[in-house]
Amino acid sequence: MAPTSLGQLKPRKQPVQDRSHATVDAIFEATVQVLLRDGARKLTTRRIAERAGVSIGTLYQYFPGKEALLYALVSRQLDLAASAVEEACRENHGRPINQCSDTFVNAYIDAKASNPESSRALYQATAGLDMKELIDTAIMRLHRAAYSLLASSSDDLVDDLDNVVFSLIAVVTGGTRQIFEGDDTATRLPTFREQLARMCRAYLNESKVSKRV
Amino acid sequence: MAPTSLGQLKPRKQPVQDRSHATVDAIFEATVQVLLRDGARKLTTRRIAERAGVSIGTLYQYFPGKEALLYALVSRQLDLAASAVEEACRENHGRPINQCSDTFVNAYIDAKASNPESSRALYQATAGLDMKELIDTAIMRLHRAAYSLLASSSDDLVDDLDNVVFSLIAVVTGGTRQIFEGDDTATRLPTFREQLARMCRAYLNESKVSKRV
DNA sequence: CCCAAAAATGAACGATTGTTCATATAATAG
DNA sequence: CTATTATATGAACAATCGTTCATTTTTGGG
Repeated sequence: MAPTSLGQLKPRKQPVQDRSHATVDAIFEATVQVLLRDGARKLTTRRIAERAGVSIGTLYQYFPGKEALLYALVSRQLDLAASAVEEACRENHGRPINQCSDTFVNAYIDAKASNPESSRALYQATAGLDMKELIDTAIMRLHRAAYSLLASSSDDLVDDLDNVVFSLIAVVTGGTRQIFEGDDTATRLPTFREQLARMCRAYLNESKVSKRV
Repeated sequence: MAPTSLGQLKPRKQPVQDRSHATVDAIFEATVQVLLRDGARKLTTRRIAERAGVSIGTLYQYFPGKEALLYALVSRQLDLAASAVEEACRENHGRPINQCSDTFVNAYIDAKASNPESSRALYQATAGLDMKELIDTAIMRLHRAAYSLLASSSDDLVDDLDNVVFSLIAVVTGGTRQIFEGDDTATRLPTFREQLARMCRAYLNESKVSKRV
């Protein structure tokens, strides 16, 4: 969990009054909006503060810098998505392989689709910054959750399950990203979800012990 | 600034001497290196010129601005990859579905893997800039190539082939991106390629007319 | 060798960046 | 109420940004 210098990246002040919570939320929300409207290149602390309706000084009372703000935003979102997937996987242990597959695919897409704007913004925010540790941590959580789910399945899977899960996650997260970064997300997401579910089921069924000589 | 005016984004001067070609190449190469080493946030025209071993003035004799430089770089790379995939698809018309699938997957990954550093840099470069048109064009080329390839297959496919191809491309491009943006690309790419190929084959075989009632 | 064209240079400019800090306002406890 | 802490403000700063352009150096044909 500990990045290089976590002390520099944590919030400067912890809120004790209600209004400061509201301020922090407004800053996060403004960051997402600026990211969506102006893009990562024009994402400045001034613009964020302006859209949030607070002064630039206020922003710097809660975050030691711009990087820390983005770091906190991304961290929050990734944790939310990972937790949702973990819970869904936990609740579906021991089911047939097809159901396990659908569980993972749908849980991940649901998590992203629950706030499409934030998801879009997130992809922009991670660019150009060193969010690798954060992303790696989230992916590891997905990996553990999916591995555990599939290993618990009532169907037997191949022994190189690690590679299967690794590829599955790359495809699900990467494919979903393409949809969210492309046009007509709302229109195309249902179709993609269905096709991705079919694809993952077919792949995992192909990976059963019984299918491999 | 007007991002959509294409005239502003084209090279300012066309090279007539050899050394100027070398200069342009050096600038492109330097852009990739800065992108990889310092990230998109620290990608400045000064830094690019410095690493290319030219003055800042020289950079602005070939490109009207930073955006135009990135636009040209991304455009070149996307065109290269799309052309490679198109050619491979053309050469494999009329084959069985499994071979068509492998053709597309391997052609795309080969194109990206032929210069992993450029591919990595490309993903960073597209962030925060308005490269949507460029990317859409490239994806449309991939779509046409894959559609034509699969439609020509000796096996019959479902009638909603457009949706199948759309999802296939999202998964292949998105999944590959995840591998290139992650750690240990060189180590993990062969495994991912193999698993992705299996996944796409399984998916397309599931999409045959004979399998759907 | 010479000289017009091509290519390269980097000091300089205004705009904008991230960040700080002395000050002002709002909330809360006694 | 008063005193104290929490929160909010925005002018100001140094650094750096993208870009321009008058000038110099290099090139290649005559």
